[in-house]
Amino acid sequence: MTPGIPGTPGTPGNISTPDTTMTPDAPTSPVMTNPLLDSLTDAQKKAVEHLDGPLLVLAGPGSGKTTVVTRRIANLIDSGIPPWQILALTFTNKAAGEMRERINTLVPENVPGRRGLTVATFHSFCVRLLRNYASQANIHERFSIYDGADQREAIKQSMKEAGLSSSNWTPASVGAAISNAKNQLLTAEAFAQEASDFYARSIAKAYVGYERRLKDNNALDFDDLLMLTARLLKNNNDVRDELQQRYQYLLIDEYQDTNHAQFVIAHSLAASHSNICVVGDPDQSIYGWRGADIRNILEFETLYPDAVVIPLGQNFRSTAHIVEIASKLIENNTKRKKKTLHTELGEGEKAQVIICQDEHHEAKVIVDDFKRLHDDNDVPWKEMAVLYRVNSLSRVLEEAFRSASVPYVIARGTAFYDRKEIKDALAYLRYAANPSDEVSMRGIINTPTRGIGKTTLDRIENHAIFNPSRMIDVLQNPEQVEGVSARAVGSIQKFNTMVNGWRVMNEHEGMLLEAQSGLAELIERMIRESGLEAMFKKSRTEEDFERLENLGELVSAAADFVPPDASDLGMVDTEGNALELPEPTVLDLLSMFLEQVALVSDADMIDPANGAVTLMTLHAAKGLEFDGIAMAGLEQGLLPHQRAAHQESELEEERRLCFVGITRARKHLMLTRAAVRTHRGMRERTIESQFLGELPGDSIIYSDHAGVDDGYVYGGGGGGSYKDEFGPSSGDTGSWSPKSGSRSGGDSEFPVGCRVMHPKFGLGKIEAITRRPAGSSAQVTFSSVGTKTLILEYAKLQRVD
DNA sequence: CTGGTCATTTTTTTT
DNA sequence: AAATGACCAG
Repeated sequence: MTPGIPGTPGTPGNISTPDTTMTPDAPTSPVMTNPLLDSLTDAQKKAVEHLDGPLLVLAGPGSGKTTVVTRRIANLIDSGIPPWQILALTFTNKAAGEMRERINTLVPENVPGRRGLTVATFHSFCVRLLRNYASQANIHERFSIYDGADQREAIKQSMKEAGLSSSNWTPASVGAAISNAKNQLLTAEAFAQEASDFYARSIAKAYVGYERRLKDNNALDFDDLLMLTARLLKNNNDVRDELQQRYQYLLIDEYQDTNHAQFVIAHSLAASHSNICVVGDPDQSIYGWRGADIRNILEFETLYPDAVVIPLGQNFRSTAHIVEIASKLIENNTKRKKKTLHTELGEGEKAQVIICQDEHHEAKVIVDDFKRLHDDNDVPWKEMAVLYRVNSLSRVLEEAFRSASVPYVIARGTAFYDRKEIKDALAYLRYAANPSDEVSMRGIINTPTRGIGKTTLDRIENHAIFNPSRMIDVLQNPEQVEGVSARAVGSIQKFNTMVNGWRVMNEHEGMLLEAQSGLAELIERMIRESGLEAMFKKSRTEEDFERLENLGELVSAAADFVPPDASDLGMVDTEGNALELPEPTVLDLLSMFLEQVALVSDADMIDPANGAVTLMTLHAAKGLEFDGIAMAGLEQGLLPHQRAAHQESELEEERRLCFVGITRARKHLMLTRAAVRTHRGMRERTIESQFLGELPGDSIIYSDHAGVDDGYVYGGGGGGSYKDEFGPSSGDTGSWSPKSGSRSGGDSEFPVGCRVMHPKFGLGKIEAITRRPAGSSAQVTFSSVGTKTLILEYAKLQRVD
């Protein structure tokens, strides 16, 4: 199955209050009661009616935050504020899309200036500003945006250059340090000046080199987008004045997750008018690790002493037991403003806490419970989700859902773009769009292999160091480099000609071609000419076929790509009319396409329209709600995560994460843990999460299935010999297999004797199956390579009978 | 230069 | 268990 590509964001999300379809009366009719205030609590009304000045909305989970925020914007417009003076900033595209959507239902399209209303993510807003004010920000207009992997590459290179032995430093730790510095608006130079100890000096060297590299490559990383915008607003009075003038009313969503750079951006914009409304919940602050500063929200009132503060405590989402569990849990955090939550939705069910034997059992328990909810309680699949702390837990769950034929989707937005073939294709495109992008060039100059190997690249790099120049420029005249074979020179020239062909296509045909089809055409041509297509067509394995399909998906995504409307970008005149912009060329379109691709997040991928259970991390679940939630892996080291266990503040963030998970549930909540879990190939006994012990016993039903027989026998299979080093459930080897009467056929899809196809070894016959709790294996005789032992879970066997 | 084998490392969350 | 990286034979 091929995963979809994120379409344009903006799908309607879950709605937490009953009345969202209503629209305000026509502006002409004198209304005594404002329909925007219908069926709101007093606190909600107060927030919606607030016009000028700083406003802090402390919105607990399920408190109708989005309703309040969207109605407040509608109300601002109703009371005469031109929409183009309003700026709303969110964290994810999905949140922005949802907000836009809901404002659309409240404010008619024909309101003057309506289309100039800006609702954007922090990052996309920053990209826009940086392109518009490129010269003031001292950057090139058309920059590449580096994702984590590119960033890692660039950091690796600069570490090598700075002489940091990679045994003492990992690119990840250096990257984290650099990221922190950027969040604090510390440039490489400033960081180097402050660096006093050996550790900081070493980081500083890498930081300086990394920055130079980015500059040379005409690239920005995610942190740069925020840092450069913040610095621009801080240092350039003209730009700041202009933008303050333009955006008279600000709204910041999920304010508890803003970092220092975002803080500076928000308050620079608000400085002249203080019309800033921030919405958030300190108890849901879960991004401290990436620089989010919870003090931003805790100290808002200090910054704006005249701020109006409105707590929204009533929960319209969850039933009482769930709210009770969440409240009791979060009360264990000491560094916290006390806040009470209540609901009027009735008592509801208690939550189930289930101890399972191992992760496969856990997955089975969750799937069975969801089936029960679906079959007996009429809960649709899409109203259920499984949440976990780390992505690695998704595999086993995924398998369980698949084998039970329950439809599911994994919210992993980056998954598609993380595929090798897609990353390669994007690297080609980025290099075509940005000829300075060395990281992208390195990624694809020899993919597929075209005789430009490591030695050649090393020689070119050396040459670039010796006669100071950039590798990318040396590449233009490969013949000048000592020691590069004539053959390699020819390959390089061919490569250059190919890429230039695409760039010329951009420049000259851009205005002639229908740009829209031109983009897809360019990508198709690139896939063909680069040899990517031929590389996957050659072999006829299922894997390579899928890769080809994925490349096709990329082309369709480009064909479907709708560039953001100029007015949605806030490019409007003072009347709120969209500015007349020149028709975008293919190159412009390509840049916008790449930009959109760079800024998709996991959460953006969740499509409420599909009828499937959602599997996602706790982080990705923020802001969502479901009838039924299962949280897996409530174990020490996993839910308070290992790396957070040592510091109290980090432990509290883990607890907030757990709180976020619990409060996603409307009616049904299940928390599970496995007594034994396989981690990095090792089966280990687990310790119950301390958070389970903090839950109120009156609101949960606790059942321990770790040792008992509950419908599954643990044993049977032949010959498996993994050691059971654990207590009571001793001695058995074998697999989970349903006892008599259970569904889904019991035995394997690969009976002994059946014929199978393996992507690499070809046709074979199953000789024996060895069942194990973690990864059953099969002995298969192939005509090509003889008998092999394969792990069924990983070998992509297909039955061909 | 390529494609294989062997050893080492992985240890969170994400715009 | 799997991904990456180093090394080597062809």
